[in-house]
Amino acid sequence: MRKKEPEDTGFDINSIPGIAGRSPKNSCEMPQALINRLPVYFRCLRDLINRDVLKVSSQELSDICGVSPSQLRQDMKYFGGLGQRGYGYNVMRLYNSISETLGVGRKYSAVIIGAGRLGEALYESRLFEQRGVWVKGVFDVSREKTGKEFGAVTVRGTEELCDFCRENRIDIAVICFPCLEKEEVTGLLKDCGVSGVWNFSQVRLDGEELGVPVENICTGDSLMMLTYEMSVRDNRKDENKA
Amino acid sequence: MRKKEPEDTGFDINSIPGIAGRSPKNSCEMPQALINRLPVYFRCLRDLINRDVLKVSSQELSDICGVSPSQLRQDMKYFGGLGQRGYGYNVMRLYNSISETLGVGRKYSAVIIGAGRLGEALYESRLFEQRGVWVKGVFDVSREKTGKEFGAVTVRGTEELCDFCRENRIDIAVICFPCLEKEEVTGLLKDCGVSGVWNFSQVRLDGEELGVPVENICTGDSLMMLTYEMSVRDNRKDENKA
DNA sequence: TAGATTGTTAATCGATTAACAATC
DNA sequence: TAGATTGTTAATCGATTAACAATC
Repeated sequence: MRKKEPEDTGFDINSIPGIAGRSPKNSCEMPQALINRLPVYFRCLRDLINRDVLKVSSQELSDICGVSPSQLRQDMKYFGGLGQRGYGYNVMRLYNSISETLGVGRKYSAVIIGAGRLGEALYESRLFEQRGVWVKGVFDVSREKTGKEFGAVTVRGTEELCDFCRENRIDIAVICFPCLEKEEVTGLLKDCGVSGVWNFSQVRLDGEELGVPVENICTGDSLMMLTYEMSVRDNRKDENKA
Repeated sequence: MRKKEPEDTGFDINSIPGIAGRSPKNSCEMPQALINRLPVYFRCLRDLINRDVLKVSSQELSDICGVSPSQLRQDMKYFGGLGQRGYGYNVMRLYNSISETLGVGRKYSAVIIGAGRLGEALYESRLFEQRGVWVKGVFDVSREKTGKEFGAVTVRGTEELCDFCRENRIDIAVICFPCLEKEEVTGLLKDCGVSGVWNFSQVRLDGEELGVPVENICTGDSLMMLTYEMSVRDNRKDENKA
């Protein structure tokens, strides 16, 4: 995990003039904390555009996004001087820059696997189109579900999944069936050639193991964070009574 | 935001013997980073219990949870000496301690508002019961949905929501309808007396504004993080080609 | 006892904040 | 020009890691 062993070389590269400071690491590498904030900036800037706002100051935008003005300006550095001193930021240019970083506009394609209530709710939501992702197919293991019409697509059996993904160059598999073992997913996706997995099942998937990026939607963890906060407040009340 | 203004008092409280170090802040106050890991520990320990594992070392548990052994031991301090040197941790005691902190066992009650596909999917999932939350009612604005049977409960109209919550001392409101303005939620929950909100709608809610803890499920943000990671890898590939 | 593993300290790393000079 | 607001530096804060003494 460590990047530098302070004792194992006799000199410090930063002490050499001309090398020091030129590229402290890779100047393009964004800190993880900023990456986690990108979707928030994306959402808030989109709202500003919908309200026809053309310019925004770090103070205003930071209020909307729930970060400090200082932090916002620190973050915006990575999008290359889109601000103007004395004026603020051009909303549209900032939005475009952040969208590009997030891969909106790359037109990724997806299939939903699992045609239950969750799969249907997702299919009908605006989630995908708003973010430049195109759902090209829906699949299910169950014979009862296959053939069913889902908006513009027909639910197919999972035995067709691999061929469909390869023929249509599908990028993302959305896991919407209640799976019990992660091997179920590994088996299903083997040979499909997708380059990303969006996982709504109860089993946490590991991107390292699958070899492609994975995002897990951990609703259970979220519910626990809620009961934690509620419990902290309840404990405080109990203490005040005693 | 700042906790301390270094220049505005003439002395440093930590320099006074007997006060310094006794309670650096509140010794019970857990760091935020640890709080965010609690649901992970909860889930992993539950899995160990289901597999009848009785003891676990910091090395083993940290592997399972995806943290470093050092970090895990640092975290476990807050649960008060549940480890034994040369042996490890008692799985059940650790699980109980973390569960209690998370508020499992407080038996919170909830209502689901919105009887669409998402609401139905949530109602039928094991999410709530596994975490000690009891769903006592389902509500919807639509006349078409009210009266429908949802497992053991009947869908009620939202006009009954407030009375129901008060009569049944409901703790949590689960927002499952596609709302466009946060005022819709504020209006609906006013006078319901719930002490927590679990929000699946597209509009982000703010706990400060509502006066109770809120957890937002931001599926859109998650999808953006996935396309970000995919895009980073695609960019790398493109560079290698060029 | 000897081996194993925790609890704890100090060092390091990364993220945030404050402040102000640069400049539109 | 004068006022406003960014870009950037240095200080601070909080989280993580390494290492080892304490002890089961």
